[in-house]
Amino acid sequence: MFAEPETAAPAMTAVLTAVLTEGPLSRVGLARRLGLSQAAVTKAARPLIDLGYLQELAPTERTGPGAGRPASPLSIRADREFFLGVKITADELIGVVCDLSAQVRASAHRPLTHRDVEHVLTELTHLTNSLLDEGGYRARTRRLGLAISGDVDRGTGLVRYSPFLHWHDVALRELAEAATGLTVVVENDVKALTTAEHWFGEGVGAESFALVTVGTGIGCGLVVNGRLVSGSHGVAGEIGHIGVDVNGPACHCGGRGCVEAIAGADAIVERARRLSGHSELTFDGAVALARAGDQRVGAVFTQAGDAIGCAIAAVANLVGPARIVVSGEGLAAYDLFETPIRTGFERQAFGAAAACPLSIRPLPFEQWARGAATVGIQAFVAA
Amino acid sequence: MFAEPETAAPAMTAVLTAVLTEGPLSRVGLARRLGLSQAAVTKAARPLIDLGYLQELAPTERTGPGAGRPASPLSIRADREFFLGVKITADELIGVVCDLSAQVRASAHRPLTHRDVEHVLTELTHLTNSLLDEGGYRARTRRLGLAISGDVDRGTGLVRYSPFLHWHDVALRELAEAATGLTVVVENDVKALTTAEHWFGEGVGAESFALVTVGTGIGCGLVVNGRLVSGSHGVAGEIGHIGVDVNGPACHCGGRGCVEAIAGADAIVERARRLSGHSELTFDGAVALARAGDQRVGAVFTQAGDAIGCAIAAVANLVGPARIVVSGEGLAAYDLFETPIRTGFERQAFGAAAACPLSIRPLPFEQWARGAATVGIQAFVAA
DNA sequence: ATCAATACTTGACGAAGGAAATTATTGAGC
DNA sequence: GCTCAATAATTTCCTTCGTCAAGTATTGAT
Repeated sequence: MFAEPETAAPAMTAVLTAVLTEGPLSRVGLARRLGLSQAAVTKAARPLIDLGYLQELAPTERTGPGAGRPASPLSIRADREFFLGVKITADELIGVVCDLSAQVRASAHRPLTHRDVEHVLTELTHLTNSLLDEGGYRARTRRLGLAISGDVDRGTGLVRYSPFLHWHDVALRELAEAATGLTVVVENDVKALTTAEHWFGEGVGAESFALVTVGTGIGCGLVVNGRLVSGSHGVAGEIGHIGVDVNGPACHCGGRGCVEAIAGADAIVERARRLSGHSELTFDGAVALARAGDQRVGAVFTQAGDAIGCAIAAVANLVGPARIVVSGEGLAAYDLFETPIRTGFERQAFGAAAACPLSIRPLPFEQWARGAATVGIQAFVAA
Repeated sequence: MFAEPETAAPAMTAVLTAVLTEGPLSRVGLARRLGLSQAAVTKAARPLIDLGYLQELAPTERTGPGAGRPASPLSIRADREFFLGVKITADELIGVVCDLSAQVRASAHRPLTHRDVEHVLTELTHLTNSLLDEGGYRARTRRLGLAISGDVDRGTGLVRYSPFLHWHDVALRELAEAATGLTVVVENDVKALTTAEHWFGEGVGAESFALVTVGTGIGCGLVVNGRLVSGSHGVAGEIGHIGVDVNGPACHCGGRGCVEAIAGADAIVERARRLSGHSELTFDGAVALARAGDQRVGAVFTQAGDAIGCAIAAVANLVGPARIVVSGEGLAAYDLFETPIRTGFERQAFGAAAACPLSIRPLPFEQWARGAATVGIQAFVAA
């Protein structure tokens, strides 16, 4: 975790993680939360303070009978280290600088003209250099997190397959480390975003948590028993190919009535074109028509939202997450989606699962890059 | 864990669990598998041998260049302790005696004439007494596991709600301990069966694993990252209410096209009656008709199996288990189900998830009781 | 017999965290 | 201001647990 190449005591990692994700906490509060003795927390906290990761806040005021010594909450020193996060899409790199508490300090992006690995690495290096130099972050930057869609092995930093970039078995971590000189972590983009929400967003404190992204495709990240779900065959969170209509349209995956074949951006555009008669219609055009009150195109969005809600209910029924966040670039039109998503969810969520809170909100694209940085923070803290 | 009320060293639990579930292993093999030093295994194994839980097998023969000292594999002494397991259904108690390695040593059952708690406890006491006394197991029996369908809090032994028995908030553990004099563990029946398959069946060694039961209802137990999934709201594994057909039949849960509304025993009987014209048809009668070649009734089973396969694919897509076992009393007719389940699964399983091995086989009813005993074994070993 | 290879054991050591006493700091009551 | 109860943080001592490194055990090959 720390400057010196020592192994951090488990309690130190636990204390740092708890303060990082759950905000300022007194030593006694930490002890309760972590199931440790007060002594253990005191011992773990001192080196963290000495190293500049934690600081003591002003003692809190107490009330009640007898009062007692006020607590000195420990809080993170967010500017102790910085982390870069870059989301790699098919046509753009989006990069951010985050502090230890995952606050975005700077951001930038660069268009991609090709999809070959060399070009991406060149642009990546330009992006990271400009981010590091402009804010003077270079000396205190500890990790570069890369988020990319597709099948990624976080442990080895290997991109097994990335459909949008047409990459197969690219050793992205090694290549990016050589190109940028930074220590790199690579993760699937949805998992990275899920991690960010779990540590710093709405999933904080939840033992289990799900994030659903709606966009070109439909994805899902899962945290169960406090741990990210990865899947034995490298497959997990493929909510987009859950079948919600046995008589529905065929999907490119070979399935029938997949959520993505009903609610994916391409599927929506195609159906909107067919129903409206505008053969040139774009996604945004379909949104505009629906907002303008076009019944047939509106129904396309309603059905799409319902299908998504159904699939989210399947997640809730199966793993029972404490809460679910629905987001993604597709939610730019979330005014059209929100109600049908909730309708579909509430219809298919069984029993207590229907009580699972659903947050439906678009996340700015920058958040994906922040997710990448968060993976770097995790890797650093857990190291 | 052991006779004396001491806390067992973590390594002792790990070693005992590994030998229990993965069969005879040498100390060196255990050290590799558990990530411990050889010394730690030696130290953990000795008291386990002294206490009679483990025994050394005859040294294995070695081959290859240089040979070396032969390993002395450690194996479980299965008859060191015994465990009772009882599955509680609406009209019957099924009980078994298992040894430490979950082999069934004896079994018995008793019909239930009422569903009230007192009657069940009386019959349970008779059942456990006869099982314990007939085989002379009483002195060496450590736990009684109870498996019951519905919402159960394993930690407190509270049955929050059991639909078949119409129980609400029954403190079953306390009551059963008072009635039988045994230490009791209570678990949901599907979770108990899942646990049994995870420790002693096809799920051994799998980091993630799913079990699907087909019967009156359709249930699912999940193991992810080596741990049973419980769900934040007490809901998990409710595969039966995943919607696979937005235009399908209404389900009693309020959903539409739920798996259970298509493939539950009641739904199948009802549709078979309607399509065949036999208004008195039973489930077994429908099976007979389908086997005899009745196209319409056969189609009911085909559609039911397809829906189940679809839902299983949803599980595979979402959590990516290493393998899936499909079982349950409904699979008495598994010759009618197997092919459509596989068809539905293969169509909707995405990418590598389609490679997830599916074991479709009926499990004898006794296995549910064995599952209950397995929960007792786990509780004992982990204590 | 000697050697390399592998399995297992032993004893010294150190890391990590707990228990309980101690110190620190507050408000309330006098 | 002083004392007391209450709560927070620290300190000291101790136990537990597992590693390290060295040594013992047992085999086949030469």
